[in-house]
Amino acid sequence: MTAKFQTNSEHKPLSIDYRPLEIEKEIRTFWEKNHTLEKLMEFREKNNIGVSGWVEGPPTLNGIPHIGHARGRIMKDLRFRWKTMQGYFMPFWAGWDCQGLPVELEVEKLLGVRNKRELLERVGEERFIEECKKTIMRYHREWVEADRKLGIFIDQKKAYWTYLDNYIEREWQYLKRAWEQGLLEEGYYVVAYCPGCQTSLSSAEVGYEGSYVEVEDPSLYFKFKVANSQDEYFLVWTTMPFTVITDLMLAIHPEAEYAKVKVDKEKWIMVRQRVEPVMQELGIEKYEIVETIVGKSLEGLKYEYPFKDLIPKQAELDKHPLVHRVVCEEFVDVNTATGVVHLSPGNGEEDFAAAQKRGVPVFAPFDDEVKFTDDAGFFSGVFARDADAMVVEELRKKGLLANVKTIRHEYPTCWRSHHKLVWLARREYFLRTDCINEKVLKAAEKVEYYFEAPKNRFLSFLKEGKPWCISRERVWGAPLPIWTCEKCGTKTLIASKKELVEKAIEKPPQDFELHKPWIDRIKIQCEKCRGIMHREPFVLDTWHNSGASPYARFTDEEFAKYVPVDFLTEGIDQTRGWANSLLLEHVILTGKAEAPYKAFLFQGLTQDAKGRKMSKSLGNIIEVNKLLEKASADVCRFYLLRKCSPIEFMNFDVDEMNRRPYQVLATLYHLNRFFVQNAEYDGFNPKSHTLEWAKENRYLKKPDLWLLSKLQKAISDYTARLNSCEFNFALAELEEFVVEVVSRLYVPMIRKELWTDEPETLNRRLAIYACLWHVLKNAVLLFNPVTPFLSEVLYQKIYRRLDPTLPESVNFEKWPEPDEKLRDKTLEEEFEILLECVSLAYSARQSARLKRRWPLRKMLAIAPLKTCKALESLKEILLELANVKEVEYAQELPENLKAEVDAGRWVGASEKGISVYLDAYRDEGLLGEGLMRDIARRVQSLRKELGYVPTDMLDSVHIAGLDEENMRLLQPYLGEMAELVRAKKVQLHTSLDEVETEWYEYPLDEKKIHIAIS
RNA sequence: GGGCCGGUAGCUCAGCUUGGUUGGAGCGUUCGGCUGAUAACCGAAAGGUCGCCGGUUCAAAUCCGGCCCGGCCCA
Repeated sequence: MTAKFQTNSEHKPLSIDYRPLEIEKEIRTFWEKNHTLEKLMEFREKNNIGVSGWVEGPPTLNGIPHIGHARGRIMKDLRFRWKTMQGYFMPFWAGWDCQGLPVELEVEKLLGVRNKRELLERVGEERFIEECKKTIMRYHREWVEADRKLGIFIDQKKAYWTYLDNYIEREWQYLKRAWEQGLLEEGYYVVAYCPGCQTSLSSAEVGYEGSYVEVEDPSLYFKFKVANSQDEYFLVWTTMPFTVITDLMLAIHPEAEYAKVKVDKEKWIMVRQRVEPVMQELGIEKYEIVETIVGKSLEGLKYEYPFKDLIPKQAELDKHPLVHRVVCEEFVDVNTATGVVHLSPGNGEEDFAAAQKRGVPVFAPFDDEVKFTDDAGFFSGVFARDADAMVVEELRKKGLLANVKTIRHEYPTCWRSHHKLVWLARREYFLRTDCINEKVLKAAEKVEYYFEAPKNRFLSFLKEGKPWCISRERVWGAPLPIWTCEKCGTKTLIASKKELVEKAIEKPPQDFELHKPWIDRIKIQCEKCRGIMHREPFVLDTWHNSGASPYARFTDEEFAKYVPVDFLTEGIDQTRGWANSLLLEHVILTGKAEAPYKAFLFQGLTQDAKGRKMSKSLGNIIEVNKLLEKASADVCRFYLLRKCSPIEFMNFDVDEMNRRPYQVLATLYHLNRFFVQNAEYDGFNPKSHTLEWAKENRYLKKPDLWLLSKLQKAISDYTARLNSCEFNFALAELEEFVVEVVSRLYVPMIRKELWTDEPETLNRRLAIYACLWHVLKNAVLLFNPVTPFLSEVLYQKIYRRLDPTLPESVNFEKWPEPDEKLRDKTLEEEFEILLECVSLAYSARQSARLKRRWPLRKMLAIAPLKTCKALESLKEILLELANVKEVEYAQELPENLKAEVDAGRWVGASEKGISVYLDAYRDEGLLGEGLMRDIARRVQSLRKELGYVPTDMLDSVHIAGLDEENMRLLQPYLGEMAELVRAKKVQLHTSLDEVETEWYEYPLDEKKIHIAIS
């Protein structure tokens, strides 16, 4: 048998132990050499039962793939292999996100520049872009290698790249549609801005670790006089006095109770519940609440803006009917400060939104260095934060200052230059997604999310319905294709390279591409006034870039076929990212209330073993490529999917991975080896010894029928769990089937039948192989989406070798479907009872220290009639597993036995209404047989140790060291023992000198025996 | 500060929707057993204030309210 293995083929035989790393290396080569993926794609494109649309959520090429990425990619690959086996064609093609701030920052670090200005001066746009391209290519190699190691069957050759001209052109089609619908417009937007780096920061950057630090700021209480009043004032608090310069409104909470507090001759208005603490803070002891009113009633009240004399522009704005008035806003926090909030739409996001909502203009007189412009009058030329002191002084002069101190508080700073950030409104371009919010929501509600929590999170985020600022003042990005006339201000949108070249005043050079700086050099002529039009210098938000993938990565024909795609999955962090941008852009493009995906699974993020976020500073990032140099991809895949629900945060622990998950896969491996070793020895032929053959000839027995029934259940439960994305439960089902049902229960039931060469029982053995072939092959198929390497190696080296007519890779196989004809629930219930009973027998043996391999005379099962009948129907297996000679049943313990039980003659155990008693008395026959099996076990162990394979026939087995009594007991069983240990004869010796051989010593029940083999 | 998610054995997780006999599984530990497919497996033991407090109820891990801790997102 072993010889047959070795001479068979170019491939190595299955090793005795499960060595996943070797298997995976071999299978990777096998797939590459045979072009398995290409053939599979081609095959399914032509032969399918439908398409399952899909588009890759492109990883940003600014970092090395870590275990969290692996988790997501494994879920995608699971989907692909599973759907492919079900007969669908899925365009599982790669894609890469290449542009945007993350890539720029990576390159800036590499080039050692500190900010944008330095970058442009020292490096220049052209060289910078070359470096960006080099960088993404460097990371790309890492990602492809990680995919290869993980066994991700994604088509790398059909990958899309978000920076290529053809992609950008198709992305522009979204903007064109928005432009046509009036959804794309210029406007102001409040961004976090770093005065040092002179660039806006993404919200992600603001949230970076360590960006919030404790800083000192003024804590200023001041007064705004109510217009046309004698002595009424609003009391306001701020930590950023400079924002008084851009103040346009006061906000109060509509439902809260406000108080007019008499302080000296003045009345101060503030929220009722804060009167005492604020007065205490201001050190005012003499005050009196003279009136209380609900917030709402203050709405529309005009207040006197104090700096009209210093800032002419503010005096002008003051004439606006809505400026310098009180508004109601839910966001006002009545638990801090005075419950009266001054609003500067030019310096705050909520302030800005409040202004937008009401059509109040925005006053943001800042230049790129965050110095006030001439519009700020008296404050012109002063850096914003330096104006704080001036504002305080001016307020003091006007008698409006109530109190000023300094406080220490947490405030966001730039993660690179550590400057305090400033929020300010800048000129940007928007997609007016707020105008299509209803459609967007309707579209989002139709999507399947599998789990409630991420669904609610996504929907509640979408409900905010904010306009989407898509412009960025950066370099490496898809350019905004809008040109503005320098003379008349007309804007035009150009949505293709061809059109652009046609309209260019000067034709661009050969190497022209749709990026800065080249595209900025193209000027076109204004159709209205013949003036020169310049491109708006912005690039697009990188989320717009990747959100365009459903249209941009396909051709028109493919787009029609695959979009909306069936299924997507990305990390929960994509709620505001890709999931959102895909949806918004698709609704804009199609004008329909339709998402570009029918289902979206949000994954939880992956943390380290201690539950900490993986970060560079902690140094706890687990890189896929490094991990898989020493760890198995199959084990890793199984672990990532098995450990917890896909939506949960997962703590990844390498040690944990190498324990249970390894064992489960090892069990599957060894079961298959066990099967093929025995089957080949008996000349099993899967073509003729089929399940049908076995059934027709009635060779199948109850354990086989039970196993087949359990398989049907496993197939349907597993598939149902995959359908609902409960991968962890799916694999728990599969694990239980392999480890419990097949390995622990079925194999022991049939092992004895296989442990013989007798020709008259050959057909029965072949029937068992037919059953195992069917069950294990199905298990291999079910495992394929999770452990593709293991499934492929078993498929090739067992199933395809025994049946060369099988398809060339396991991936071409059909997904198993449950066969109701093979399901027998009654039989499953009977086995439940049987197994419970056997387990009780083991428990009883334990208490009387009766080894399991010692046969006993009788078992007595006390249970309800129905249970007894079930046991009787499985009597043969019961006797075998319990290792007893006979069994009797009763509903109650017979009177005459009670005394014997008390005397210890019978030992018992009971649970779930079943009691099992075993006759503990062993006569000479039982003692002898037990002894024989004790010794046989040690002989088997020695055989293995000495390197004999199971089928080798030994000449002679020698046993020495037994006392006379034991030799007498053992004598009648020597023949049976010879058969059991595959020896021609077994000889007993009284002394070691009787035969010239190498003796091995074994302990046996406090004594020693000696065994030799020849 | 707001929203969402989580807190059950040493570890990893079920159970909670629909309250009900002593709250489960796997891993780990200890003792014993079994094993010619298996780095497996079986039996037993140790190990739990089911985050805390209160409420509803004959009865709460489960339903309700409040609080504490951790995580994420948003301010």
